Amino acid sequence: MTAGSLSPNTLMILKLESIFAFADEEKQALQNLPIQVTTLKAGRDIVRVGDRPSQCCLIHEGFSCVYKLTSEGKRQLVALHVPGDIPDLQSLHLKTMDISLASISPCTVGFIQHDDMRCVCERYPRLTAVFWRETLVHASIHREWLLNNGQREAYSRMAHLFCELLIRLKAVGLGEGDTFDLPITQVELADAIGTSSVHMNRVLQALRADGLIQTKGKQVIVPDWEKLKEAGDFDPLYLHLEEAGAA
Amino acid sequence: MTAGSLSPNTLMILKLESIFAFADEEKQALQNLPIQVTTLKAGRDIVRVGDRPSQCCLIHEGFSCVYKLTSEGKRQLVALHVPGDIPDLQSLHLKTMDISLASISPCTVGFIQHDDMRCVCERYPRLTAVFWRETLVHASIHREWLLNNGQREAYSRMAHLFCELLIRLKAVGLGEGDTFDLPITQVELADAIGTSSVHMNRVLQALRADGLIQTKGKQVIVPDWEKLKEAGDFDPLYLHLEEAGAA
DNA sequence: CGCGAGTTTGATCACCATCAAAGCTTGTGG
DNA sequence: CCACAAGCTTTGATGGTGATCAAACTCGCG
Repeated sequence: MTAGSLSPNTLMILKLESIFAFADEEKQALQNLPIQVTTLKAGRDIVRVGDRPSQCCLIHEGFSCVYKLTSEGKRQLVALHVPGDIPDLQSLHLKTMDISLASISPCTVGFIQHDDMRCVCERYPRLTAVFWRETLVHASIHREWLLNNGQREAYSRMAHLFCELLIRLKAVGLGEGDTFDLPITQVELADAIGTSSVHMNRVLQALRADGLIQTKGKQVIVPDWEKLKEAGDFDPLYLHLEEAGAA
Repeated sequence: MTAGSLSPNTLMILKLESIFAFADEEKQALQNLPIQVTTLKAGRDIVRVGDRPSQCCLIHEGFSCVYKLTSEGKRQLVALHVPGDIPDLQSLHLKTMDISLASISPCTVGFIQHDDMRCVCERYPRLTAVFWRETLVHASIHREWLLNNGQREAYSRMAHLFCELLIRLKAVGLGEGDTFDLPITQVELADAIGTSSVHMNRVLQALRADGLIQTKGKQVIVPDWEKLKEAGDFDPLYLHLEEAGAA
């Protein structure tokens, strides 16, 4: 199931559709949004702290992350994105970026001009609600990460993150059964979880030893979903995937 | 400067005005929003995980927090609110609450029906943008907390939080010069920062010993703003307080 | 085949959690 | 107005999770 052949906003629409019943013309309007497509190597900044972009970014293929740095140079990933996400939709209303956005794996991304977004929202107010909701779900994920990184130990945190990624990937049709691709280094996982990369390595070994995950190259296999869920103290409520559509 | 005599949405409007130039009728519409006012003792839940509220909450006086629990009962505060904040504006589009909202100090709060919010937003689309922006700023604060709690040590984290609170309170006209009221226990600060309360106590002693803060009962005094800022590695950009209004 | 990025391992140490108990404050009722 | 109780703050001691440093190993890739 590669996304190569699809239009760059297909997955976004797919995802939004699962929680919202579009009218035909609303869907048309989304599909007709002018999008400038680009491919990126891994590890490239897309937007940086302090920038004032005039467009926002749509992940079509690959993984990206949002990160922040302390003045000492320590890095925290504050979000991970899967295809279908719009990582910097916030830039529509917050002029100057408080975060940096970067590709984690090779990516194909689409850029949508803010002006075009505003036009669509103006003409179809229900789309405003859908996009607003998208940013609210990201905020909800931030909150869960705060709980995760603040109150669970590294082993559990990592289990939790695997759960989240599996669910989010399956929600956009990526990941087969109990398997998904995760083209991300241990250093990046460590930065997301808030541990050192050395410790992250040991945590991953422990998770493998306990049979919670298996890895084959960039692939992650979850042999026992219930066990992983329990280890990660995972409840998918915060992803808001199964709610009735917003009015 | 007590807020007792003011209408319950005054501070909210004040805050929004500082980043957005309302038209007269827009401001009128906000001022005419029906609000049901209530007073609360400290430590009361306002909304709980799993609820499906039909209204949202506006803090008029006092402090509130958003928290989440692990299944082991560990608590993480994921947000603190000052007067003028709308802590659960998200409930307008995310039906079931992924968080609990509680008063930290005695509070007076106002409740606005979702339906009324939707009416106002429908009639004045620019207000939609303002409210949307409000939720985006809260998300930005979440991200900074992720960085703070994940990459700084407790001493620095706490300094950072003091900086944030001073700025946010001054933005709504609370706090005189270098002083502000902070009716919150060390246990709650610990839950926000992600440390034990014992360690929080020692951190506060260290901050006092180093002259970064003084405390008199519930009052916090910041004798040397620059030093506190440096200790907390604080940059107010993420609060988005000084931007040109959203179009 | 060799380079560089990423992973793995070992050893030491610091920050902070945890447990336990004693002082302190604040509000409430007698 | 005082006394008591409950919640909050403070202190001490011990131990664990995870940071840090250093170096070897693996693997994909040009």
